[in-house]
Amino acid sequence: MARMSVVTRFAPAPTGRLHVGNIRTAVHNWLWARKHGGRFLLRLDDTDRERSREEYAAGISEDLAWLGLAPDEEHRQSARFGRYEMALARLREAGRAYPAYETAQELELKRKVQLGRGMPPVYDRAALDLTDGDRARLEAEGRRPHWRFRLDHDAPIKWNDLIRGLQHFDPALLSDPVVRREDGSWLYMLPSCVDDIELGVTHVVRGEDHVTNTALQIQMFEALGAPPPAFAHEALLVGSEGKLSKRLGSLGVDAMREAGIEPAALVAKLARIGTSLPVEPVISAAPLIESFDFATFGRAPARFDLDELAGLSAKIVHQLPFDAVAERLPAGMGPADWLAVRPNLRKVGEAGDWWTILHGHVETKAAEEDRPVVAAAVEAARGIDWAAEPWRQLVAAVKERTGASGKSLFLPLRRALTGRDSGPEMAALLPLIGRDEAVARLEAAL
RNA sequence: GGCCCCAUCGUCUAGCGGUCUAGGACGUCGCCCUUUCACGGCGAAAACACGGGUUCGAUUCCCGUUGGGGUCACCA
Repeated sequence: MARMSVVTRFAPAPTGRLHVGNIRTAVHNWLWARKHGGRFLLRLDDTDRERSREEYAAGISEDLAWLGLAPDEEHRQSARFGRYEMALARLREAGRAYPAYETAQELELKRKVQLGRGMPPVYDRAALDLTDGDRARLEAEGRRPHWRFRLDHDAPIKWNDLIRGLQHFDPALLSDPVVRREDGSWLYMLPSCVDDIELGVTHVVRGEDHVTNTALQIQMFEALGAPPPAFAHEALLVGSEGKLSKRLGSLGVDAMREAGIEPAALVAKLARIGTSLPVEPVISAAPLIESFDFATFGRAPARFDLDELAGLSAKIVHQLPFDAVAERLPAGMGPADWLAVRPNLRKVGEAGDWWTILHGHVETKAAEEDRPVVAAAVEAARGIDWAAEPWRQLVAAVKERTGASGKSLFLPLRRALTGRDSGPEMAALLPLIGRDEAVARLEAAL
């Protein structure tokens, strides 16, 4: 029998743009599916009509595409309400769902009292004691019920988490989750289970903020007559200051894209951060897919540092071939220009500056003390064979005429020729600037 | 407060009783290359939270303390 193929899913709520935490689980789900030749699903958890917005749904797809994490299928919970309705009906028949009439305020008060007494704020199941008469009376008063899933307090919950190992939960310490609001809208818990079952999800990879949800959902899967999928809960990311930062939460992909971060850098970083594998500046996802392994995941929160990401991104830029960046370069910039300039870039966008330095017009004024060197360069430039390592010849000639060397030799020439104090190797730049323009720039600097 | 995780260089981590004078990666520093800067190459410095046990022997096992993270919603 063929091995059951892997199906993973990324299930964001379209209530905002993707951010680092989100993307990390998306990357891991994607890597796991790719590694096993399975499918990676995008499921929009848009049961919350108030907050879900179409523009965010579009933004999420856009962000995933930019990162190269194309989903194999897309689903929306808003299109599946009928399925949830059926599942709830089955749960009711099985005695695993019951109506409750407390208001949000009443529940809030109960929790406060419990907390005040040092008790865990678990729902007291008062609604379970309601008689038919009670319910009829409440309904007559105009109250509508919300629905809770009834946990089986006698069935200890356990699963073998791919990252956290054996997990045990006592259902008596958990509240029966509300699955449907009194207005008929759905909460996350049940739809997620139904979808995972019906879409054939085999591995649920998500943050550890979901561990107790998993405990609840495992009973839900069983109540629905389906074997639960495998679970992997990864430790969350924290900001570089150590605390879980709000800033991290708002670090959106769109912002990073605008900041010039390479998508490959983000994927490489997020694939490996918090694992025992080194974060490497890889251009292709292939090595990330091949090495992906839940066993390498640490269980402590890892720090995400934007500066580190920027450094990784720079290293990736240094490796990017011309074809990979051509459409982001100024029109007319060719492979030779890119290769000459690439090692000095932190972002692809900076190539534009060098493009104008290479082929535009540069005019500088040499400092008084630099003039002899520049003057010597003007003379020397005329006698140079520009077809053969002109920079080496130029430097040698100027050195011979002026006696200058090292920095006092190089800096004046770099300034006169490029208008900058630093940049790519002059030996690579000079041939691209060309003889006539180089001479013009040197003369202009005098 | 209850429950669940976690605690090794600045950061991410390896380590699953002696092999640890604790390994790797990022960063940092130094050197080399380039007759400048950057890029690249090489090398160095840098850590077992604390207190009790268990043991012939603890980074490794147990307990506690401290610290960090998560969760306990009619959010997802």
